[in-house]
Amino acid sequence: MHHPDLSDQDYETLAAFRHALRRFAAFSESEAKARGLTPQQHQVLLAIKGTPGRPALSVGEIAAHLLVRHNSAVELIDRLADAGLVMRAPDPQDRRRMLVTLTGQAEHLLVALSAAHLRELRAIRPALLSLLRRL
Amino acid sequence: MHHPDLSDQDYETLAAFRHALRRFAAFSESEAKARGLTPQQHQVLLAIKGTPGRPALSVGEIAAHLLVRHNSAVELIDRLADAGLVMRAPDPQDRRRMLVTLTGQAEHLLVALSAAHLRELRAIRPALLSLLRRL
DNA sequence: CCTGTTATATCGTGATGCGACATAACGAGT
DNA sequence: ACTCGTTATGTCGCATCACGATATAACAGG
Repeated sequence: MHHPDLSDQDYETLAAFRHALRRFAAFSESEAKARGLTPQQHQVLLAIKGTPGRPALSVGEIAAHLLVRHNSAVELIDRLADAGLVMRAPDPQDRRRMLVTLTGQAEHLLVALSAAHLRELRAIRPALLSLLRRL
Repeated sequence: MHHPDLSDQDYETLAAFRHALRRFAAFSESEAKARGLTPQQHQVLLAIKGTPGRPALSVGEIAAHLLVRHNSAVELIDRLADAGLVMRAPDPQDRRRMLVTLTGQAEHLLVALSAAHLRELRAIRPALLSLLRRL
């Protein structure tokens, strides 16, 4: 299997792109932890809030959105429920499924978190666009 | 502390952006593991290769690039050295520092890995650009 | 030489996602 | 209505990985 030419520039761009992603992930983790959330717990809340026209997601849908196994999603949701950030209710249409909804407290957290993330993303957008252009 | 208005669109875009990043991370992890590397080991190799005009990086520089503590970098490098992918040599200018260089085997791995990553990034670039535009 | 600082290395620990397994509910076919 | 295969959620023990704490060695300035 032969691979096309890769210039030093290509490696440099790839490395810089990954570094930028890591910096964003570190920013996000710091913001989440400052509010008592693990990064993945934050992503659960965002996944629910960010699904348009749906007030709730099932455990499996959350797992699919986070790209984790369902049992990992269960544990995340357990801890969020303990913290009073989500509520579980059986889906009346399919009693196997548990629908997870945000509490008011979670909505509040998400306003602050999402505003901070939007600000950060707008700040780094030029750099990301420049890197993407270079690929 | 008051936060500016956030529309449902904002949350949707943020969630979609994070989902896209996770999908890329999953792709990258899959490619790395298929070649016997952990995702972080791949990032060590890429950091060295992607630093222009430098054939080697010190342990501390690698840690800074990966945003991990130096002791974590040491462990990553230990395993890469055991696998024959990097070599350590003390910096003659400063014998506290260990300079980490890639072996030919690592260079080979990186060609294939980086080509795959470039392909994937070019494939998802339109989606990423669209999401960034929406922020 | 001291002495404070920096760079790397070692070791034990805590968190997190996973595999394996279990239970319950659905639905198609008979 | 009953079986049977499938799907959804939940439980448990384990492996991995990054970290904090600590140790050692080498530098730099006085």
